[in-house]
Amino acid sequence: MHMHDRRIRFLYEAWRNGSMRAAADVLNVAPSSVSRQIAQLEEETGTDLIEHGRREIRLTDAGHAVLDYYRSQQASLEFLEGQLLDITSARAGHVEFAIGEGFLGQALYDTLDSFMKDYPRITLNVSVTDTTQMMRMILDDEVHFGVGFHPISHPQILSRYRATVPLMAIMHVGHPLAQRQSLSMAELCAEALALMGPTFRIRQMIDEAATNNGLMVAPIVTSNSIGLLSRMAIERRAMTVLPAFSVAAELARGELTAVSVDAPQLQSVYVHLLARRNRRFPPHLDALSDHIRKRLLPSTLSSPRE
Amino acid sequence: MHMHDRRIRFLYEAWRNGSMRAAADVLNVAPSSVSRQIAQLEEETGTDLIEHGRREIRLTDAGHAVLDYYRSQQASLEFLEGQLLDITSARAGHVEFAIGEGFLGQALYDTLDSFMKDYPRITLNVSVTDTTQMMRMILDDEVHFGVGFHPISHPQILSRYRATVPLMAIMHVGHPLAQRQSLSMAELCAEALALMGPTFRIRQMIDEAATNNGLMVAPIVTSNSIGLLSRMAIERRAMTVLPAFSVAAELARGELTAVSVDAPQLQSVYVHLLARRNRRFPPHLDALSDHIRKRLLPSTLSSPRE
DNA sequence: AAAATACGTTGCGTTTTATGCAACCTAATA
DNA sequence: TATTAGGTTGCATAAAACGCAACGTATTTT
Repeated sequence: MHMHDRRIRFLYEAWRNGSMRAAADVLNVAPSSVSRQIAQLEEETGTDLIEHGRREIRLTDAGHAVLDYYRSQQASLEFLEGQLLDITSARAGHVEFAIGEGFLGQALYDTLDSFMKDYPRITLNVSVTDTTQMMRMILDDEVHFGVGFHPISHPQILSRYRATVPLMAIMHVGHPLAQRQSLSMAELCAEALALMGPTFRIRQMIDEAATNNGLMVAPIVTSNSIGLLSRMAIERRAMTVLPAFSVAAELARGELTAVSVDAPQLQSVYVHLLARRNRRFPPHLDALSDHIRKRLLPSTLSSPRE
Repeated sequence: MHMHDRRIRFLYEAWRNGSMRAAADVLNVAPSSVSRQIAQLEEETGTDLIEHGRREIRLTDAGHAVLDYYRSQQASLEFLEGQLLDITSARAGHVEFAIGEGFLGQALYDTLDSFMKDYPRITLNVSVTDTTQMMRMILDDEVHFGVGFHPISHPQILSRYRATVPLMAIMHVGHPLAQRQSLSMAELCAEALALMGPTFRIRQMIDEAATNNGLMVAPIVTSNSIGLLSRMAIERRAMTVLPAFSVAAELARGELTAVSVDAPQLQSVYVHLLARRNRRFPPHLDALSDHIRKRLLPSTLSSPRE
């Protein structure tokens, strides 16, 4: 069945105003138009909707049924209008994004918390993935964007933002080296280390920096959990190497200290916000990516690229 | 907001079939039409509904919201279609009718019972009224039709059916006159009588018959309740005068007997099914009036008139 | 990197649909 | 019976939708 909106509106106004002519006045059309639209509605439904051959309008039961339908439709429409308003004003929406290995931690939770407080009607789905999967998800549009260290090279993926996030030596505030301005790679490698496993991008960059200095990293603990690594540092069992924001809370509480490492590979680490080429960011995506830029990476300069 | 059905359908099919061209095939229109209708929908909503600059169709959150609306609308539409089907097949509907004084009784209850069993989805409202009110209700369209003895004369009211319902002398089966073929008016007036009050049409016709024979009716009991009158007869306290169907149950049980009275005024009493001129009876009204004709007045011949 | 492919989009003439005007028909009323 | 207030219909006109064809662009293939 078709049930053109306009036709039903004509019927509704005719009923509401008692006559087709009155409805025509309200609708700013000729009475003949009202008559014909209602007649057509009757043809479409195959039933009389008004009692014909009568002075004023009276609906049949079928007519009343159609108006009931009209009213329920109007209710849905109002609901839709509210939703669209929320969506266009970036108050409502849904975001799917992928985030790289190294980001799980209090800083991310805080960022998401604050975002969800500011935008309570935007739903989120966060996928924690490795680099390979993140590429696929971005390309297949399974996520709107991804956040990771890896400067993924693919013709269809481009970086919308990048931020410098140097990897720091994270240690207990009471550690002998805690007051130092910076550490050499040699000094770092001499310490007891708690690092991420070798499949993680952060670890790969550390290994690379060590190799370039003719050194080897031999961690005493390996984990994919940032919480466990920072725990090791807090308990003075080991030093770890992470972006500062990963342990921002512990740094702020004065439990840990971050000391920079003299190695270009660890200084020029970039975090990228990656998305498929040509994807246009609607307002709510912009809202979240802005939030990530400002909260997750607050101490770094970020800039759009290409 | 307008939200033309057809436009949303185009969006829906484009989403469902993955591309505008595929949707165009399904809808048997040119792809350009699909593109333009969606574009117009976007103008009407003031938002992008699909992600433009892309090979296949992908909906924005707003687009999904619109489709949610579409789906809820489709659900309502299916419901409406069911309702219309019920209504056109006279399975569903509503009937308001008025019924005259003399009809309250088991016969009416049985008739309505059986009708409501046959048409469980038709709702009824029965108004028991006097003649004056029935006229007004019919003229003001407060009821679809009325059933009464009175041949109401009004240019706007006409009788759709009439049935002969002679008034009978109703008495106990053990009454001395119970075996008679018929009674004269004189014999009737000589009996102890329980009759309706003088404002009722049935009573007026009895009075008229008596007067024409130079007689007077002097009932020992008067009531507006048929139940009370028949009770009087069952308890042998009096004889009453009613249409046979008013006490059909008691007659069937062999508690009462109906004997005809030799008086043309009581023989040619008609029951009329009255409605406003020019009112067209939709199927469910026909259903009920047929039912009344066949169940309430089963022993009489009824015929459409004028 | 270039060509091929598969989309969406836009311009323009055509067809369908809705509208306006005027005359006409009908029910209700004076 | 005449009058009034509404619905309906014929015909010309305006608006909307459509089809065709050309074009632009994202993605895949070579």
